Amino acid sequence: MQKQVEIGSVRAEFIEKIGVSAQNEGLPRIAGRVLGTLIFDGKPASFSDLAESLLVSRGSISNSVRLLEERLLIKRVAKAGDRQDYFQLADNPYTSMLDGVVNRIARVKLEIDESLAQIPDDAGGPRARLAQYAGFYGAMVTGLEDALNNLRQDKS
Amino acid sequence: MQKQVEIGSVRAEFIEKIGVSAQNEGLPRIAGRVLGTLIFDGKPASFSDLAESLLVSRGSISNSVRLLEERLLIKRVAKAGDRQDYFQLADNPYTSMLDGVVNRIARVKLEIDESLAQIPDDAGGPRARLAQYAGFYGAMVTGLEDALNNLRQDKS
DNA sequence: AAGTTTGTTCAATTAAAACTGAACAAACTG
DNA sequence: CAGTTTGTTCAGTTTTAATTGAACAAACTT
Repeated sequence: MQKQVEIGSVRAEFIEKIGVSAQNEGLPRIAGRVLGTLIFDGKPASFSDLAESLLVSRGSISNSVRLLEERLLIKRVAKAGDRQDYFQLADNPYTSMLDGVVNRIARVKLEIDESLAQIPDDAGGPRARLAQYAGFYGAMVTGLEDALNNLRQDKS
Repeated sequence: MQKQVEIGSVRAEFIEKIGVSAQNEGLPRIAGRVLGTLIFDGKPASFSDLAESLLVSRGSISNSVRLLEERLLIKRVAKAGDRQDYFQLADNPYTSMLDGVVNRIARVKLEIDESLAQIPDDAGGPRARLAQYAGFYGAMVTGLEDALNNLRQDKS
């Protein structure tokens, strides 16, 4: 009562899903599709494989892999006898991913803290409200840092 | 050695910051600025106050407050003797905000789980990798749910 | 060295999202 | 009731982001 589905279509759907969800993380859709491909296939994919299988320009692949490398989600590897670049998931991609999420939120918190620090002493109302707002971001950071520690233990 | 800053400029900067950070949360910038205004000022603002002080059209305000109301971040209140709508922060805005974040992530996890369930039995590699990826989303959800519970205790 | 292949860059294009403002309906006012 | 104010809607515009593809440099191949 499952299983009449062939793997190719599951793969295609998965890749598209990751493409969409990447947009939530501030990555272009194509970068998400590259990541989805590498997760699903689990083996190095060449630069032109990616361009062809995703039906996008080489420029887009170049841009996407740059973004994914910067975030330490994928790494570039060499393949003997082929001078193309190959790409595969980085070593602890999910740790890096979560790290990125935490940093993004922490940065917002810092900005709020900055505003907070600039509020004149006599403006108690705004100060209290911004402090509460900053506290909210702090709670998110703490929760995600806990998740990050858990993740680090099983080396994801 | 702080404090040579006047409150108006701190306010303006804060509002713009929230406007920018709103884009991370899938809200349009103007909605973020509305939220920032309500957080900073801490008192009900009228519909046209918002349009004028943010220098945007009434259509934009209408759209923004709708989005913010849907997410339970702000509420519409009446003011005696004025037939305009007024808006102020909802009761536990940060709890709602975090709830929204958790749900968004949980929804992605569900999509991955769906793909996972459709993978044929013989495809052990993809299954394991998708499971790990789903686990990563699960860890985020758990971490944020903890944060949510903490937040609920001090009623933010 | 001449010719390929490869990946990057960036100007131009396309696509997506945000925003405006005029038209409208509903609720009010005198 | 005629006129006003108020908030919503949505078609059109503007703005922003993503994507393409041609030009290029670097590394390889014969």
